[in-house]
Amino acid sequence: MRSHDVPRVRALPMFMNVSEETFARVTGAAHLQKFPANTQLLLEGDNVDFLYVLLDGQVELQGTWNDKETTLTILRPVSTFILAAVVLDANALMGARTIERCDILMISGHSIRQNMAEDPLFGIAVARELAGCYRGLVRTIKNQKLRSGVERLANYILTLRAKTGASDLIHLPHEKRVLAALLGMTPENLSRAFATLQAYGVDVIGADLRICKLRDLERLAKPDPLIDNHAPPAPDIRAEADAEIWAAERIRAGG
Amino acid sequence: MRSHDVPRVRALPMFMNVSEETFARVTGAAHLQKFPANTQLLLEGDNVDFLYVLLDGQVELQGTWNDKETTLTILRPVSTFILAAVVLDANALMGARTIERCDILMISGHSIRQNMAEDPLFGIAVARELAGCYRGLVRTIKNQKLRSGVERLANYILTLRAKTGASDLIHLPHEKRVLAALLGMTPENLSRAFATLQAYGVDVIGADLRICKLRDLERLAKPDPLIDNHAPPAPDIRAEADAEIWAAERIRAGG
DNA sequence: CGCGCATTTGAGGACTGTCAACTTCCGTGG
DNA sequence: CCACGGAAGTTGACAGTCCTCAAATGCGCG
Repeated sequence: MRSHDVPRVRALPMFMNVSEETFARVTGAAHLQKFPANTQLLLEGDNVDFLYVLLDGQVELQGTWNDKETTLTILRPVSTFILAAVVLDANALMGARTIERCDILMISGHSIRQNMAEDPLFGIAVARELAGCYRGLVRTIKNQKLRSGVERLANYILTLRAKTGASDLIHLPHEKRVLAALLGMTPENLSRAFATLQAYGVDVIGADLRICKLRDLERLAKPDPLIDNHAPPAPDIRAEADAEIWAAERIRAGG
Repeated sequence: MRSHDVPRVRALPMFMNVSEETFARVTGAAHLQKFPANTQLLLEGDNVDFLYVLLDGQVELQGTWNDKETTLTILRPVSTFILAAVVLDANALMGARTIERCDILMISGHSIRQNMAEDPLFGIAVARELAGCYRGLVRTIKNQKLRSGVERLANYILTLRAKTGASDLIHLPHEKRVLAALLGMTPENLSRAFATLQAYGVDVIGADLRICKLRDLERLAKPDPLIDNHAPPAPDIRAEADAEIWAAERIRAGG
Protein backbone atom coordinates (compact mmCIF):
# COMPACT_ATOMS: atom_id res chain seq x y z
CA MET A 1 0.00 0.00 0.00
CA ARG A 2 1.33 3.43 -0.87
CA SER A 3 1.92 5.56 2.20
CA HIS A 4 -0.54 8.26 1.16
CA ASP A 5 -3.26 5.62 0.87
CA VAL A 6 -2.93 4.51 4.48
CA PRO A 7 -4.93 7.36 6.02
CA ARG A 8 -7.62 6.96 3.37
CA VAL A 9 -8.05 3.28 4.19
CA ARG A 10 -7.90 3.94 7.92
CA ALA A 11 -10.70 6.48 7.52
CA LEU A 12 -13.07 3.79 6.28
CA PRO A 13 -15.84 2.93 8.76
CA MET A 14 -14.41 -0.56 8.77
CA PHE A 15 -11.02 0.56 10.11
CA MET A 16 -11.88 3.79 11.83
CA ASN A 17 -12.01 2.49 15.40
CA VAL A 18 -9.56 -0.36 15.06
CA SER A 19 -6.21 -0.56 16.84
CA GLU A 20 -2.96 0.08 15.00
CA GLU A 21 -1.91 -3.53 15.59
CA THR A 22 -5.04 -5.03 14.07
CA PHE A 23 -4.96 -2.60 11.18
CA ALA A 24 -1.36 -3.54 10.49
CA ARG A 25 -2.13 -7.26 10.69
CA VAL A 26 -5.17 -7.04 8.43
CA THR A 27 -3.50 -4.94 5.77
CA GLY A 28 -0.07 -6.48 6.16
CA ALA A 29 -0.38 -8.93 3.30
CA ALA A 30 -2.53 -6.61 1.19
CA HIS A 31 -1.35 -5.60 -2.23
CA LEU A 32 -2.28 -2.70 -4.44
CA GLN A 33 -3.25 -3.47 -8.00
CA LYS A 34 -4.07 -1.29 -10.99
CA PHE A 35 -6.75 -2.28 -13.48
CA PRO A 36 -7.62 -0.74 -16.82
CA ALA A 37 -11.17 0.39 -17.63
CA ASN A 38 -13.79 -2.22 -18.47
CA THR A 39 -12.02 -5.02 -16.68
CA GLN A 40 -14.10 -7.76 -15.15
CA LEU A 41 -12.68 -8.10 -11.65
CA LEU A 42 -15.09 -10.78 -10.56
CA LEU A 43 -17.73 -12.87 -12.26
CA GLU A 44 -20.93 -13.86 -10.52
CA GLY A 45 -20.32 -17.17 -8.84
CA ASP A 46 -16.56 -16.71 -8.55
CA ASN A 47 -14.88 -17.71 -5.36
CA VAL A 48 -13.88 -14.65 -3.39
CA ASP A 49 -10.41 -14.67 -1.86
CA PHE A 50 -9.94 -10.97 -1.24
CA LEU A 51 -11.70 -8.00 0.18
CA TYR A 52 -11.46 -5.24 -2.40
CA VAL A 53 -10.87 -1.62 -1.44
CA LEU A 54 -11.41 0.84 -4.25
CA LEU A 55 -8.89 3.66 -3.88
CA ASP A 56 -9.23 5.30 -7.26
CA GLY A 57 -11.60 4.99 -10.20
CA GLN A 58 -15.12 3.61 -10.46
CA VAL A 59 -16.38 0.06 -10.11
CA GLU A 60 -19.77 -1.28 -11.09
CA LEU A 61 -21.39 -4.20 -9.28
CA GLN A 62 -23.79 -6.02 -11.56
CA GLY A 63 -26.17 -8.89 -11.61
CA THR A 64 -27.09 -10.96 -14.64
CA TRP A 65 -29.75 -13.47 -15.47
CA ASN A 66 -31.00 -14.91 -18.70
CA ASP A 67 -28.81 -12.66 -20.87
CA LYS A 68 -30.06 -9.58 -19.08
CA GLU A 69 -27.82 -7.44 -16.93
CA THR A 70 -28.52 -4.87 -14.27
CA THR A 71 -26.32 -2.54 -12.29
CA LEU A 72 -26.70 -2.96 -8.57
CA THR A 73 -24.46 -0.12 -7.53
CA ILE A 74 -21.57 2.03 -8.65
CA LEU A 75 -18.75 2.50 -6.21
CA ARG A 76 -16.48 5.51 -5.91
CA PRO A 77 -13.36 5.87 -3.76
CA VAL A 78 -12.91 5.02 -0.98
CA SER A 79 -15.18 1.97 -0.73
CA THR A 80 -14.85 -1.66 0.17
CA PHE A 81 -16.74 -4.29 -1.73
CA ILE A 82 -17.54 -8.01 -1.58
CA LEU A 83 -17.28 -7.95 2.20
CA ALA A 84 -20.29 -10.23 2.75
CA ALA A 85 -18.83 -12.98 0.59
CA VAL A 86 -15.48 -12.61 2.38
CA VAL A 87 -17.05 -12.90 5.83
CA LEU A 88 -18.93 -16.06 4.83
CA ASP A 89 -16.07 -17.35 2.68
CA ALA A 90 -18.66 -17.79 -0.05
CA ASN A 91 -18.84 -17.14 -3.76
CA ALA A 92 -19.79 -13.78 -5.24
CA LEU A 93 -23.46 -13.07 -5.95
CA MET A 94 -22.56 -9.97 -7.92
CA GLY A 95 -20.07 -9.40 -10.69
CA ALA A 96 -17.62 -6.51 -10.43
CA ARG A 97 -16.26 -4.52 -13.35
CA THR A 98 -14.14 -1.42 -13.59
CA ILE A 99 -15.77 1.52 -15.34
CA GLU A 100 -12.57 3.54 -15.37
CA ARG A 101 -8.94 2.82 -14.69
CA CYS A 102 -8.81 1.79 -11.02
CA ASP A 103 -6.42 1.44 -8.12
CA ILE A 104 -7.64 -1.34 -5.88
CA LEU A 105 -6.25 -2.63 -2.62
CA MET A 106 -6.74 -6.34 -2.19
CA ILE A 107 -6.85 -7.65 1.36
CA SER A 108 -6.67 -11.37 2.07
CA GLY A 109 -10.07 -12.70 3.05
CA HIS A 110 -8.48 -15.17 5.40
CA SER A 111 -6.74 -12.36 7.23
CA ILE A 112 -10.06 -10.52 7.61
CA ARG A 113 -11.74 -13.56 9.12
CA GLN A 114 -8.80 -14.37 11.37
CA ASN A 115 -8.56 -10.87 12.79
CA MET A 116 -12.29 -10.80 13.46
CA ALA A 117 -11.71 -13.72 15.80
CA GLU A 118 -8.75 -12.11 17.52
CA ASP A 119 -9.94 -8.54 17.93
CA PRO A 120 -13.57 -8.05 18.95
CA LEU A 121 -13.37 -4.39 18.00
CA PHE A 122 -12.57 -5.41 14.46
CA GLY A 123 -15.43 -7.89 14.46
CA ILE A 124 -17.74 -5.10 15.54
CA ALA A 125 -16.38 -2.82 12.83
CA VAL A 126 -17.05 -5.48 10.21
CA ALA A 127 -20.54 -6.09 11.57
CA ARG A 128 -21.26 -2.36 11.51
CA GLU A 129 -20.00 -2.09 7.98
CA LEU A 130 -22.20 -4.98 6.89
CA ALA A 131 -25.17 -3.48 8.71
CA GLY A 132 -24.61 -0.26 6.82
CA CYS A 133 -24.39 -2.12 3.52
CA TYR A 134 -27.56 -3.99 4.37
CA ARG A 135 -29.40 -0.78 5.05
CA GLY A 136 -28.15 0.63 1.79
CA LEU A 137 -29.73 -2.29 -0.01
CA VAL A 138 -33.00 -1.85 1.86
CA ARG A 139 -33.06 1.73 0.61
CA THR A 140 -32.29 0.53 -2.91
CA ILE A 141 -35.15 -1.96 -2.90
CA LYS A 142 -37.64 0.56 -1.58
CA ASN A 143 -36.46 3.04 -4.21
CA GLN A 144 -36.87 0.43 -6.91
CA LYS A 145 -40.22 -1.03 -5.89
CA LEU A 146 -42.02 2.11 -4.77
CA ARG A 147 -40.98 4.75 -7.29
CA SER A 148 -41.33 5.19 -11.03
CA GLY A 149 -38.40 5.86 -13.31
CA VAL A 150 -38.93 9.62 -13.34
CA GLU A 151 -39.22 9.67 -9.57
CA ARG A 152 -36.02 7.69 -9.19
CA LEU A 153 -34.19 10.09 -11.47
CA ALA A 154 -35.55 13.14 -9.64
CA ASN A 155 -34.40 11.74 -6.32
CA TYR A 156 -31.06 10.74 -7.76
CA ILE A 157 -30.51 14.32 -8.84
CA LEU A 158 -31.50 15.68 -5.43
CA THR A 159 -29.23 13.22 -3.65
CA LEU A 160 -26.37 14.09 -5.97
CA ARG A 161 -27.00 17.76 -5.32
CA ALA A 162 -26.88 17.25 -1.57
CA LYS A 163 -23.68 15.23 -1.77
CA THR A 164 -21.84 17.70 -3.96
CA GLY A 165 -22.40 20.84 -1.97
CA ALA A 166 -26.00 21.79 -2.65
CA SER A 167 -25.10 23.84 -5.69
CA ASP A 168 -27.72 24.20 -8.41
CA LEU A 169 -25.13 23.34 -11.04
CA ILE A 170 -24.48 19.63 -11.07
CA HIS A 171 -22.18 17.44 -13.11
CA LEU A 172 -23.22 13.84 -13.67
CA PRO A 173 -20.46 11.52 -12.46
CA HIS A 174 -21.35 8.71 -14.89
CA GLU A 175 -22.18 8.23 -18.51
CA LYS A 176 -25.91 8.33 -19.06
CA ARG A 177 -26.16 4.72 -20.13
CA VAL A 178 -24.44 3.75 -16.86
CA LEU A 179 -26.79 5.99 -14.94
CA ALA A 180 -29.74 4.40 -16.71
CA ALA A 181 -28.65 0.93 -15.67
CA LEU A 182 -28.15 2.12 -12.10
CA LEU A 183 -31.63 3.62 -11.99
CA GLY A 184 -33.12 0.46 -13.44
CA MET A 185 -34.20 1.71 -16.84
CA THR A 186 -33.07 1.77 -20.45
CA PRO A 187 -30.98 4.62 -21.88
CA GLU A 188 -33.95 5.59 -24.06
CA ASN A 189 -36.15 5.85 -21.03
CA LEU A 190 -33.63 7.90 -19.10
CA SER A 191 -33.52 10.32 -21.98
CA ARG A 192 -37.29 10.70 -21.82
CA ALA A 193 -37.16 11.02 -18.05
CA PHE A 194 -34.75 13.95 -18.39
CA ALA A 195 -37.12 15.48 -20.93
CA THR A 196 -39.98 15.10 -18.45
CA LEU A 197 -37.94 16.83 -15.75
CA GLN A 198 -37.52 19.89 -17.94
CA ALA A 199 -41.03 20.87 -16.88
CA TYR A 200 -39.74 20.76 -13.30
CA GLY A 201 -36.85 23.10 -13.96
CA VAL A 202 -34.05 20.68 -14.78
CA ASP A 203 -31.95 21.88 -17.73
CA VAL A 204 -29.61 19.34 -19.24
CA ILE A 205 -26.57 20.21 -21.30
CA GLY A 206 -24.54 17.09 -21.88
CA ALA A 207 -23.45 15.83 -18.45
CA ASP A 208 -24.21 19.15 -16.77
CA LEU A 209 -27.49 19.91 -15.04
CA ARG A 210 -28.97 23.13 -13.81
CA ILE A 211 -31.76 23.04 -11.28
CA CYS A 212 -33.91 26.12 -11.76
CA LYS A 213 -36.96 25.25 -9.69
CA LEU A 214 -35.73 23.26 -6.72
CA ARG A 215 -39.10 23.47 -5.00
CA ASP A 216 -40.93 21.96 -7.97
CA LEU A 217 -38.38 19.18 -8.31
CA GLU A 218 -38.68 18.34 -4.63
CA ARG A 219 -42.45 18.31 -4.87
CA LEU A 220 -42.16 15.70 -7.59
CA ALA A 221 -39.37 13.66 -5.99
CA LYS A 222 -40.70 13.62 -2.44
CA PRO A 223 -37.30 12.68 -0.97
CA ASP A 224 -37.53 10.58 2.17
CA PRO A 225 -34.78 10.05 4.76
CA LEU A 226 -35.88 6.42 4.99
CA ILE A 227 -34.99 5.88 1.32
CA ASP A 228 -32.58 8.59 0.30
CA ASN A 229 -29.32 8.85 2.13
CA HIS A 230 -28.69 12.55 1.80
CA ALA A 231 -25.80 14.33 3.39
CA PRO A 232 -26.33 14.72 7.12
CA PRO A 233 -26.80 18.12 8.70
CA ALA A 234 -23.71 20.15 9.58
CA PRO A 235 -21.33 18.35 11.96
CA ASP A 236 -21.62 20.82 14.82
CA ILE A 237 -25.32 20.24 15.30
CA ARG A 238 -25.13 16.51 14.75
CA ALA A 239 -24.71 13.76 17.31
CA GLU A 240 -21.67 11.52 17.01
CA ALA A 241 -23.84 8.43 16.68
CA ASP A 242 -25.67 9.83 13.67
CA ALA A 243 -22.38 10.59 12.00
CA GLU A 244 -21.25 7.01 12.36
CA ILE A 245 -24.47 5.60 11.02
CA TRP A 246 -24.28 7.90 8.07
CA ALA A 247 -20.69 6.93 7.44
CA ALA A 248 -21.58 3.26 7.58
CA GLU A 249 -24.38 3.74 5.10
CA ARG A 250 -22.43 6.01 2.81
CA ILE A 251 -21.42 3.02 0.78
CA ARG A 252 -24.74 1.97 -0.51
CA ALA A 253 -24.00 -1.61 -1.41
CA GLY A 254 -20.39 -2.33 -0.78
CA GLY A 255 -20.71 -5.76 0.79
CA MET B 1 -38.01 -17.47 27.49
CA ARG B 2 -39.87 -20.78 27.70
CA SER B 3 -37.54 -23.72 28.13
CA HIS B 4 -38.63 -25.42 24.92
CA ASP B 5 -37.75 -22.29 22.99
CA VAL B 6 -34.13 -22.29 24.13
CA PRO B 7 -32.86 -24.93 21.71
CA ARG B 8 -34.73 -23.26 18.86
CA VAL B 9 -33.05 -19.93 19.55
CA ARG B 10 -29.68 -21.58 20.08
CA ALA B 11 -30.02 -23.24 16.68
CA LEU B 12 -30.11 -19.87 14.94
CA PRO B 13 -26.97 -19.12 12.93
CA MET B 14 -26.50 -16.14 15.20
CA PHE B 15 -26.18 -18.28 18.32
CA MET B 16 -25.07 -21.60 16.90
CA ASN B 17 -21.36 -21.31 17.67
CA VAL B 18 -21.59 -19.09 20.71
CA SER B 19 -20.56 -20.12 24.21
CA GLU B 20 -23.12 -20.93 26.88
CA GLU B 21 -22.00 -17.93 28.90
CA THR B 22 -22.44 -15.44 26.10
CA PHE B 23 -25.74 -16.96 25.10
CA ALA B 24 -26.96 -16.68 28.67
CA ARG B 25 -25.79 -13.09 28.97
CA VAL B 26 -27.35 -12.02 25.68
CA THR B 27 -30.69 -13.65 26.31
CA GLY B 28 -30.71 -13.05 30.05
CA ALA B 29 -32.81 -9.93 29.95
CA ALA B 30 -34.87 -11.06 26.98
CA HIS B 31 -38.61 -11.34 27.30
CA LEU B 32 -41.16 -13.29 25.34
CA GLN B 33 -44.16 -11.40 24.07
CA LYS B 34 -47.32 -12.46 22.26
CA PHE B 35 -48.88 -10.30 19.60
CA PRO B 36 -52.23 -10.66 17.86
CA ALA B 37 -52.49 -10.72 14.08
CA ASN B 38 -52.14 -7.47 12.14
CA THR B 39 -50.20 -5.69 14.83
CA GLN B 40 -47.70 -3.08 13.82
CA LEU B 41 -44.60 -4.02 15.77
CA LEU B 42 -42.47 -1.27 14.36
CA LEU B 43 -43.08 1.73 12.16
CA GLU B 44 -40.53 2.92 9.64
CA GLY B 45 -38.32 5.44 11.35
CA ASP B 46 -38.96 4.10 14.84
CA ASN B 47 -36.05 3.82 17.20
CA VAL B 48 -35.07 0.20 17.63
CA ASP B 49 -34.35 -0.95 21.16
CA PHE B 50 -34.66 -4.70 20.71
CA LEU B 51 -33.59 -7.48 18.46
CA TYR B 52 -36.71 -9.43 17.58
CA VAL B 53 -36.73 -13.21 17.31
CA LEU B 54 -39.82 -14.66 15.71
CA LEU B 55 -40.64 -17.96 17.43
CA ASP B 56 -44.14 -18.52 16.17
CA GLY B 57 -46.37 -16.92 13.55
CA GLN B 58 -45.55 -14.78 10.54
CA VAL B 59 -44.16 -11.27 10.33
CA GLU B 60 -44.08 -9.00 7.32
CA LEU B 61 -41.39 -6.39 6.81
CA GLN B 62 -42.65 -3.55 4.67
CA GLY B 63 -41.57 -0.32 3.16
CA THR B 64 -43.80 2.64 2.38
CA TRP B 65 -43.47 5.81 0.38
CA ASN B 66 -45.97 8.28 -0.91
CA ASP B 67 -49.01 6.26 0.26
CA LYS B 68 -47.72 3.17 -1.49
CA GLU B 69 -46.59 0.11 0.39
CA THR B 70 -44.48 -2.86 -0.56
CA THR B 71 -43.55 -6.06 1.22
CA LEU B 72 -39.83 -6.59 1.53
CA THR B 73 -39.95 -10.01 3.07
CA ILE B 74 -42.11 -12.37 5.07
CA LEU B 75 -40.50 -14.08 8.02
CA ARG B 76 -41.35 -17.46 9.41
CA PRO B 77 -40.05 -19.09 12.61
CA VAL B 78 -37.31 -19.14 13.70
CA SER B 79 -35.92 -15.84 12.38
CA THR B 80 -34.33 -12.73 13.79
CA PHE B 81 -35.16 -9.35 12.41
CA ILE B 82 -34.04 -5.72 12.63
CA LEU B 83 -30.50 -6.84 13.42
CA ALA B 84 -28.85 -4.18 11.26
CA ALA B 85 -30.61 -1.35 13.05
CA VAL B 86 -29.69 -2.92 16.41
CA VAL B 87 -26.01 -3.21 15.50
CA LEU B 88 -25.87 0.43 14.42
CA ASP B 89 -28.23 1.57 17.16
CA ALA B 90 -30.19 3.28 14.41
CA ASN B 91 -33.82 3.72 13.49
CA ALA B 92 -35.76 1.18 11.47
CA LEU B 93 -35.81 1.51 7.70
CA MET B 94 -38.58 -1.08 7.44
CA GLY B 95 -41.85 -1.42 9.23
CA ALA B 96 -42.76 -4.74 10.86
CA ARG B 97 -46.27 -6.13 11.17
CA THR B 98 -47.63 -9.44 12.32
CA ILE B 99 -49.60 -11.37 9.73
CA GLU B 100 -50.76 -13.98 12.23
CA ARG B 101 -50.72 -14.27 15.97
CA CYS B 102 -47.04 -14.32 16.94
CA ASP B 103 -44.69 -15.28 19.74
CA ILE B 104 -41.69 -13.00 19.66
CA LEU B 105 -38.61 -12.97 21.82
CA MET B 106 -37.28 -9.49 22.39
CA ILE B 107 -33.58 -9.18 23.18
CA SER B 108 -32.14 -5.94 24.43
CA GLY B 109 -30.19 -4.18 21.69
CA HIS B 110 -27.75 -2.86 24.21
CA SER B 111 -26.99 -6.35 25.39
CA ILE B 112 -26.33 -7.46 21.80
CA ARG B 113 -23.87 -4.65 21.24
CA GLN B 114 -22.18 -5.15 24.58
CA ASN B 115 -21.65 -8.85 24.09
CA MET B 116 -20.23 -8.28 20.63
CA ALA B 117 -17.48 -6.28 22.30
CA GLU B 118 -16.84 -8.91 24.95
CA ASP B 119 -16.97 -12.11 22.92
CA PRO B 120 -15.35 -12.04 19.50
CA LEU B 121 -17.10 -15.27 18.57
CA PHE B 122 -20.42 -13.54 19.06
CA GLY B 123 -19.24 -10.58 17.02
CA ILE B 124 -18.36 -12.98 14.23
CA ALA B 125 -21.72 -14.68 14.49
CA VAL B 126 -23.49 -11.34 14.17
CA ALA B 127 -21.31 -10.38 11.22
CA ARG B 128 -22.04 -13.69 9.53
CA GLU B 129 -25.75 -13.28 10.12
CA LEU B 130 -25.67 -9.80 8.64
CA ALA B 131 -23.63 -11.03 5.69
CA GLY B 132 -26.29 -13.68 5.06
CA CYS B 133 -29.06 -11.09 5.29
CA TYR B 134 -27.15 -8.86 2.91
CA ARG B 135 -26.82 -11.65 0.39
CA GLY B 136 -30.51 -12.38 0.72
CA LEU B 137 -31.24 -8.80 -0.29
CA VAL B 138 -28.85 -9.00 -3.23
CA ARG B 139 -30.84 -12.00 -4.42
CA THR B 140 -34.07 -10.09 -3.90
CA ILE B 141 -32.91 -7.14 -5.97
CA LYS B 142 -31.68 -9.31 -8.81
CA ASN B 143 -34.98 -11.19 -8.74
CA GLN B 144 -36.88 -7.92 -8.83
CA LYS B 145 -34.89 -6.11 -11.50
CA LEU B 146 -34.13 -8.95 -13.87
CA ARG B 147 -37.37 -10.95 -13.92
CA SER B 148 -40.95 -10.31 -14.95
CA GLY B 149 -43.86 -10.97 -12.64
CA VAL B 150 -44.62 -14.37 -14.14
CA GLU B 151 -40.98 -15.37 -13.89
CA ARG B 152 -40.83 -14.33 -10.26
CA LEU B 153 -43.92 -16.36 -9.49
CA ALA B 154 -42.59 -19.41 -11.32
CA ASN B 155 -39.36 -19.24 -9.37
CA TYR B 156 -41.20 -18.65 -6.13
CA ILE B 157 -43.13 -21.84 -6.73
CA LEU B 158 -40.00 -23.81 -7.52
CA THR B 159 -38.23 -22.47 -4.44
CA LEU B 160 -41.23 -23.29 -2.28
CA ARG B 161 -41.29 -26.78 -3.77
CA ALA B 162 -37.62 -27.32 -2.98
CA LYS B 163 -38.04 -26.08 0.58
CA THR B 164 -41.05 -28.22 1.38
CA GLY B 165 -39.74 -31.58 0.30
CA ALA B 166 -39.84 -31.50 -3.50
CA SER B 167 -43.40 -32.80 -3.62
CA ASP B 168 -45.52 -31.84 -6.61
CA LEU B 169 -48.37 -30.88 -4.30
CA ILE B 170 -47.71 -27.54 -2.70
CA HIS B 171 -49.63 -25.46 -0.22
CA LEU B 172 -49.15 -21.70 -0.34
CA PRO B 173 -48.07 -20.43 3.08
CA HIS B 174 -49.60 -16.97 2.61
CA GLU B 175 -52.75 -15.33 1.40
CA LYS B 176 -52.51 -14.48 -2.25
CA ARG B 177 -52.66 -10.74 -1.71
CA VAL B 178 -49.70 -11.09 0.68
CA LEU B 179 -47.86 -13.20 -1.86
CA ALA B 180 -48.58 -10.60 -4.52
CA ALA B 181 -47.05 -7.86 -2.40
CA LEU B 182 -44.01 -10.04 -1.73
CA LEU B 183 -43.51 -10.71 -5.43
CA GLY B 184 -43.87 -7.03 -6.20
CA MET B 185 -47.18 -7.08 -8.06
CA THR B 186 -50.85 -6.38 -7.52
CA PRO B 187 -53.27 -9.15 -6.50
CA GLU B 188 -54.95 -8.82 -9.89
CA ASN B 189 -51.68 -9.40 -11.61
CA LEU B 190 -50.82 -12.38 -9.48
CA SER B 191 -54.12 -13.91 -10.42
CA ARG B 192 -53.29 -13.47 -14.09
CA ALA B 193 -49.80 -14.81 -13.53
CA PHE B 194 -51.27 -18.00 -12.06
CA ALA B 195 -53.53 -18.23 -15.09
CA THR B 196 -50.49 -17.90 -17.35
CA LEU B 197 -48.72 -20.70 -15.48
CA GLN B 198 -51.58 -23.07 -16.21
CA ALA B 199 -50.06 -23.51 -19.66
CA TYR B 200 -46.89 -24.66 -17.87
CA GLY B 201 -48.66 -27.30 -15.82
CA VAL B 202 -49.46 -25.42 -12.64
CA ASP B 203 -52.97 -26.21 -11.38
CA VAL B 204 -54.34 -23.93 -8.69
CA ILE B 205 -57.14 -24.85 -6.33
CA GLY B 206 -57.39 -22.21 -3.66
CA ALA B 207 -54.10 -22.21 -1.79
CA ASP B 208 -53.10 -25.62 -3.16
CA LEU B 209 -50.94 -26.08 -6.22
CA ARG B 210 -50.16 -29.10 -8.31
CA ILE B 211 -47.15 -29.08 -10.57
CA CYS B 212 -47.84 -31.37 -13.51
CA LYS B 213 -45.03 -30.44 -15.88
CA LEU B 214 -42.02 -29.63 -13.75
CA ARG B 215 -39.74 -29.55 -16.76
CA ASP B 216 -41.85 -26.94 -18.54
CA LEU B 217 -42.09 -24.81 -15.42
CA GLU B 218 -38.33 -24.94 -14.95
CA ARG B 219 -37.77 -24.03 -18.57
CA LEU B 220 -39.84 -20.90 -18.00
CA ALA B 221 -38.44 -20.05 -14.57
CA LYS B 222 -34.75 -20.68 -15.32
CA PRO B 223 -33.88 -20.91 -11.62
CA ASP B 224 -30.37 -19.75 -10.81
CA PRO B 225 -28.35 -20.54 -7.66
CA LEU B 226 -27.10 -16.95 -7.71
CA ILE B 227 -30.65 -15.66 -7.25
CA ASP B 228 -32.75 -18.47 -5.82
CA ASN B 229 -31.74 -19.90 -2.51
CA HIS B 230 -33.01 -23.44 -2.91
CA ALA B 231 -32.54 -26.15 -0.37
CA PRO B 232 -28.96 -27.40 -0.38
CA PRO B 233 -28.09 -30.94 -1.46
CA ALA B 234 -28.36 -33.73 1.08
CA PRO B 235 -26.18 -33.20 4.18
CA ASP B 236 -23.95 -36.22 3.67
CA ILE B 237 -22.61 -35.02 0.37
CA ARG B 238 -22.33 -31.42 1.42
CA ALA B 239 -19.38 -29.60 2.94
CA GLU B 240 -19.80 -28.08 6.36
CA ALA B 241 -18.96 -24.62 5.05
CA ASP B 242 -21.75 -24.74 2.49
CA ALA B 243 -24.22 -25.73 5.15
CA GLU B 244 -23.33 -22.72 7.23
CA ILE B 245 -23.58 -20.33 4.32
CA TRP B 246 -26.95 -21.72 3.45
CA ALA B 247 -28.11 -21.42 7.04
CA ALA B 248 -26.96 -17.82 7.17
CA GLU B 249 -28.82 -16.98 4.01
CA ARG B 250 -31.91 -18.91 4.90
CA ILE B 251 -33.40 -15.79 6.35
CA ARG B 252 -33.66 -13.75 3.25
CA ALA B 253 -33.91 -10.30 4.79
CA GLY B 254 -33.96 -10.60 8.52
CA GLY B 255 -31.61 -7.76 9.37
C1' DC C 1 -78.25 -17.63 5.61
C1' DG C 2 -75.91 -13.54 4.68
C1' DC C 3 -72.30 -10.41 5.20
C1' DG C 4 -67.52 -9.19 4.39
C1' DC C 5 -63.39 -10.09 2.46
C1' DA C 6 -60.39 -12.39 -0.81
C1' DT C 7 -60.01 -13.55 -5.42
C1' DT C 8 -61.04 -13.40 -10.21
C1' DT C 9 -62.16 -11.25 -14.60
C1' DG C 10 -62.58 -7.50 -17.88
C1' DA C 11 -61.60 -2.97 -19.90
C1' DG C 12 -58.71 0.79 -20.26
C1' DG C 13 -54.63 3.45 -19.43
C1' DA C 14 -49.86 4.47 -17.73
C1' DC C 15 -45.35 3.13 -17.73
C1' DT C 16 -41.51 0.82 -19.62
C1' DG C 17 -38.97 -1.85 -23.08
C1' DT C 18 -37.69 -2.73 -28.09
C1' DC C 19 -36.38 -1.48 -32.58
C1' DA C 20 -34.86 1.67 -35.89
C1' DA C 21 -33.36 6.00 -37.54
C1' DC C 22 -31.22 10.16 -36.57
C1' DT C 23 -28.18 13.58 -34.19
C1' DT C 24 -24.40 14.80 -31.33
C1' DC C 25 -20.10 14.27 -29.40
C1' DC C 26 -15.34 13.06 -29.37
C1' DG C 27 -10.99 11.00 -30.41
C1' DT C 28 -8.22 9.39 -34.36
C1' DG C 29 -5.75 9.95 -38.33
C1' DG C 30 -4.91 12.28 -42.51
C1' DC D 1 -6.83 21.94 -39.02
C1' DC D 2 -10.34 19.25 -40.77
C1' DA D 3 -12.64 14.88 -42.10
C1' DC D 4 -14.02 10.66 -40.57
C1' DG D 5 -15.74 6.76 -37.81
C1' DG D 6 -17.70 5.03 -33.91
C1' DA D 7 -19.97 5.39 -29.77
C1' DA D 8 -23.26 7.87 -26.99
C1' DG D 9 -27.43 10.05 -26.78
C1' DT D 10 -32.01 11.32 -28.65
C1' DT D 11 -36.43 10.73 -30.89
C1' DG D 12 -40.42 8.30 -32.81
C1' DA D 13 -43.38 4.27 -33.48
C1' DC D 14 -44.92 0.30 -31.49
C1' DA D 15 -45.56 -3.58 -28.26
C1' DG D 16 -45.58 -5.73 -23.86
C1' DT D 17 -46.04 -5.44 -19.04
C1' DC D 18 -48.15 -3.77 -15.22
C1' DC D 19 -51.49 -0.88 -12.72
C1' DT D 20 -56.21 1.03 -11.86
C1' DC D 21 -60.92 0.85 -11.61
C1' DA D 22 -65.08 -1.68 -11.66
C1' DA D 23 -67.85 -5.55 -11.40
C1' DA D 24 -68.59 -10.36 -10.65
C1' DT D 25 -67.56 -14.52 -8.26
C1' DG D 26 -66.18 -17.44 -4.53
C1' DC D 27 -65.21 -18.45 0.27
C1' DG D 28 -65.28 -18.39 5.31
C1' DC D 29 -67.22 -17.07 9.49
C1' DG D 30 -70.64 -15.16 12.53
